[in-house]
Amino acid sequence: MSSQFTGAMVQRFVDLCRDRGTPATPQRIEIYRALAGSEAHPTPEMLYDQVRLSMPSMSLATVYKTLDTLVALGVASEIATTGDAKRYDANMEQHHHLVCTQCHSISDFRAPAFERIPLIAPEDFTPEFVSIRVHGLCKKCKASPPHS
Amino acid sequence: MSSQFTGAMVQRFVDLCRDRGTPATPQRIEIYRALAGSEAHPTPEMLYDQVRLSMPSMSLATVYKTLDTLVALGVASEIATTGDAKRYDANMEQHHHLVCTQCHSISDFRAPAFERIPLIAPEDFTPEFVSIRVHGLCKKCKASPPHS
DNA sequence: TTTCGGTTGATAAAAATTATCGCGTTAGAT
DNA sequence: ATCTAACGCGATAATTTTTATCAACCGAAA
Ligand SMILES: [Mn+2]
Ligand SMILES: [Mn+2]
Ligand SMILES: [Zn+2]
Ligand SMILES: [Zn+2]
Repeated sequence: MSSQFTGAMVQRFVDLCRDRGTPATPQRIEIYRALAGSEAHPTPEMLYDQVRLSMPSMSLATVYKTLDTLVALGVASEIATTGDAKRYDANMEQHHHLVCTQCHSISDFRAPAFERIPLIAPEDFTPEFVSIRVHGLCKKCKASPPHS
Repeated sequence: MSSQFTGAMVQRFVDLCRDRGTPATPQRIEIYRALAGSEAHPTPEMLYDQVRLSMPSMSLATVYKTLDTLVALGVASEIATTGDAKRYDANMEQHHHLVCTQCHSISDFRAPAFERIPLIAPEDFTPEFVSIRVHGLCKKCKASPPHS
């Protein structure tokens, strides 16, 4: 999400809140702005640190509660990871992820070859959507291998 | 992993331990057997409960430590989830997963269409492997929708 | 048999997440 | 304008999950 779009995303978020009757509080707006403005698929703690810069009274519990709200509203999703903290994504477009096996960074990835993955499943499973993740070494970790 | 193969997997595990100089202790064998014999991609807690049936002295800490060992040996892997506990898999063959959006069950899935997914990535990312997960409703949850 | 390094089980500690609750704000009713 | 009820917020406690610590134990090797 390049920052030039973040403002528009926030505006759409505020509009959606009005439509749904969910109060668009300053806290919710700032948390959503931080999430929408990040490409790191941040953890609650990371969002907490970011939001406190402009809103020092922010509580970590509010970050957790708001992230639940954002997911329920359909403007964010939780990402499956093997890490020790939850990670969120405000990019609701169909896309996939690059996951670094070394530093566990996650970045968006879209490729035509992945656009038309068939939505298949066994008889007794009702598929809804597919997510693909490409595991490997990110640019940074390729450049600086683990200090032996 | 149908149970008839579990014995063979355990045997290969013991052999591998000998090759690597890693003691194949009774605890490790029982934990590996429980994991290899499960199709549920169990959590440490689930494995702990299972192993205690035959080895009541088992400690939960040993389960955690052993799972780390199994992953390091390359005979198990941790699965990325959005859940609140780690989940493990002893199936090291290339395969993918069906993830129930309702009960969060995970089951193995192989399909020819997924066998030849290209290992692609942007220029600056070195891809190693791809994992695909199909999200949807499992058989059980399809049959019994959430009690309204 | 003695030694020694690694493993186990018990437990404490840490980290992450969720629950609780009083307060403040606000929308709506009077 | 005032009152009231509902809801969100921040503080904090509690819970859950995972990791660290450490003494006792075990088995291989001397
Ligand atoms: Mn993303
Ligand atoms: Mn599997
Ligand atoms: Zn990396
Ligand atoms: Zn299900």
